[in-house]
Amino acid sequence: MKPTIRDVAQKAGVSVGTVSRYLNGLKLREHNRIKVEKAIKELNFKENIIAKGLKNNRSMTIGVVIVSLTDIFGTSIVTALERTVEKENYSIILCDYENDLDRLKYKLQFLRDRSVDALVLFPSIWPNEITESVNDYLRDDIPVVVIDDDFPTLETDKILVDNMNASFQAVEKLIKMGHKRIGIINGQKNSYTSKERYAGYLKALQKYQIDVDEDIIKWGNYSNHGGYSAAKKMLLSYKPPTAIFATNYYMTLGAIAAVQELNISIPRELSIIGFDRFPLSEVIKPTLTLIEQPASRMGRLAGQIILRRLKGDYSDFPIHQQVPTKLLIRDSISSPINS
Amino acid sequence: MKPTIRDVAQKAGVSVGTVSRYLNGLKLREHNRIKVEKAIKELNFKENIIAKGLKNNRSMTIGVVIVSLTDIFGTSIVTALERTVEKENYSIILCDYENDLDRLKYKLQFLRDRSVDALVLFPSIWPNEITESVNDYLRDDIPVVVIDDDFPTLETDKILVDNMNASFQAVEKLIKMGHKRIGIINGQKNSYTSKERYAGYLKALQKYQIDVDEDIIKWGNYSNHGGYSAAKKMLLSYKPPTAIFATNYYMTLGAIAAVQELNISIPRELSIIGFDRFPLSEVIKPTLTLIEQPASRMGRLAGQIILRRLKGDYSDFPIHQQVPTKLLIRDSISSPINS
DNA sequence: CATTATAATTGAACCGGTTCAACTTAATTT
DNA sequence: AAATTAAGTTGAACCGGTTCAATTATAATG
Repeated sequence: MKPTIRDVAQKAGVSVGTVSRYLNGLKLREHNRIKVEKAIKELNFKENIIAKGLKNNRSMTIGVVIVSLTDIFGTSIVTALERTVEKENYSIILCDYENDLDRLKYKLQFLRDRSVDALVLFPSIWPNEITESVNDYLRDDIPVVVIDDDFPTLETDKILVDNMNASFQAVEKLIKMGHKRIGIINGQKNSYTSKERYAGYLKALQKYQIDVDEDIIKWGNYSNHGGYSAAKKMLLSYKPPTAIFATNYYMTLGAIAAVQELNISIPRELSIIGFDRFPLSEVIKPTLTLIEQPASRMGRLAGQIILRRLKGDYSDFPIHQQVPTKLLIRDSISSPINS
Repeated sequence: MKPTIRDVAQKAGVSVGTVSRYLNGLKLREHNRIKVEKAIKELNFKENIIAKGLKNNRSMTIGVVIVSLTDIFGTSIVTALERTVEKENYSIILCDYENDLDRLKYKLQFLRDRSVDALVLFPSIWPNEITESVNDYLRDDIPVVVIDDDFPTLETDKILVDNMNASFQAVEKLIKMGHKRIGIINGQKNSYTSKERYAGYLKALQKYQIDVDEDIIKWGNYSNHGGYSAAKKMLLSYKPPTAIFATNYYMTLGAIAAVQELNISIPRELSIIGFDRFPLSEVIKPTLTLIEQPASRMGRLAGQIILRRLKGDYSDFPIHQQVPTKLLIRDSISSPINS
């Protein structure tokens, strides 16, 4: 049905090899080039990516494993990533695993079975077993880029957010506004980003010689509900914080829900700083102060690294690129009442 | 490097044909089956989906064309769709086009070049030229499922939301609460969903014999900014509405932004009903009354239809399945002051 | 102009599966 | 037990590209 390279060759009166050369951008003799181009146009020939992939063992797809499609940080990165790799004709197979490790394992296998040419991972806390699956990719020389996680046992390219500084800046800002009792809602205790963000918090307190109080340090599991209950516990304690710093998107939403429910006024009674810029953050009142991660830039970087690796360029391997964040100061913070 | 079907055949002492039969679930003689299974396990053989696809002209991928990855309605559908088709080993290539028609056209071509086995579309207003591209798929017997749009010129399966009723219910609810001056923020004037939602609005007004006032009927282009400026115009007019109905996610956000900015109190001074359930809708205060579209169900349905078509079952073609919406009544509506 | 160097072309073999006509083996009938 | 029927097996050819050793055309050199 569809014309093949052989049809083109016949129509143009050249060999399949010549047509193949043309398609791959190699030089043809002028008169052959013209004939081939004419034949391609006349037959409306389109090359078959699958057939192509069979021989040179390329699927022209990149597997992306993301936690959830509803996480704005992740999807923003994926959008930019896609824009970058589509230029070289790669497409993205997007998988979310919703923190279900069985599903994650299944998906890693699934992508491998489909011979993706590269892998981009948004990890959370992954057990050894999973790390081992990822290692299988590396053993087959399939480039892997890890987004914002450490994975010391895997030698991959990484794009890291400067979490420590991000956190430090947010907390320092609150301190400079006069807050002395600043609560933090962290993710899982053993996740890389969580530890970094927590470290930044501690660093800021230390610098300004503020005591650390375990009562206002909560671990919210990076989930909506975790943020909600952490905030609620803090705010209902006998000595509530005057400011809260929530360290990801979901927990920020959860914390706001708790605050709303308790009818606490922001920023008069409580200052709040969140994580990740999301559309509504500018719409709700008061507008939220938050840390913006450079998602588009990260996606673009990831794409560029992958394209380079896929061309065989490992000259700068492994890249551990750190990107800065930005503290967007808006209306949800102010000096505490008693200061 | 990787073992092929030939390696398995050799190790098992049977022909490639026999191994192929095994892999495709056909019957083998007991002793052969055992030998083949053993060889597969010992060699850790995995079949090559690409090679398979070359012969039977299948890529095992489904192209999904969505407006934006940040639209919660779309991504929820895609999530459910993916869960459904992954069971039969299909994966999804997700493309967003951000209302850029050139990009959309490019993406439709891109997916075709990759020989996707099926196509799922989230249309908006598409010119003929694009419809023509979609028609190319149909001509090649590639199943196409259209989500929530009409496309009368294309004979495809469709999953439609009962937009008219959704809208009718929302407006009726407001009327029953005593509102007589209800503004609506519609999408593009010529989009299918927009027209349906508008029709539901008119129907409700008509039923309760409320005059239609063009001043509080706005066309907000389904965009954040459109919703914002539409709301602002209405609310600043000399005779503002007592209730506003925004007919999609983005415009709902925009409208809220406008309301917040004008310091109008919800629901005391203004009742508001939005579209699409999103995480923050329960968090912001007051909680938003809105119309929830059954995204997961729609995704599942789309997946099921596609799987059926891919198996060659066209017995119920074309399906035009209509799904109901749900009006989630929460705190953003109340009776108007003057009633 | 013959010779050499260079560039482009050719086409069979290959990538890893599927398919199917021809064949072998097992099961059933007579 | 032979004949018939049914079930499984075989392996070459094929899917639509790429590759490369051999070949031919062109350009450069003496």
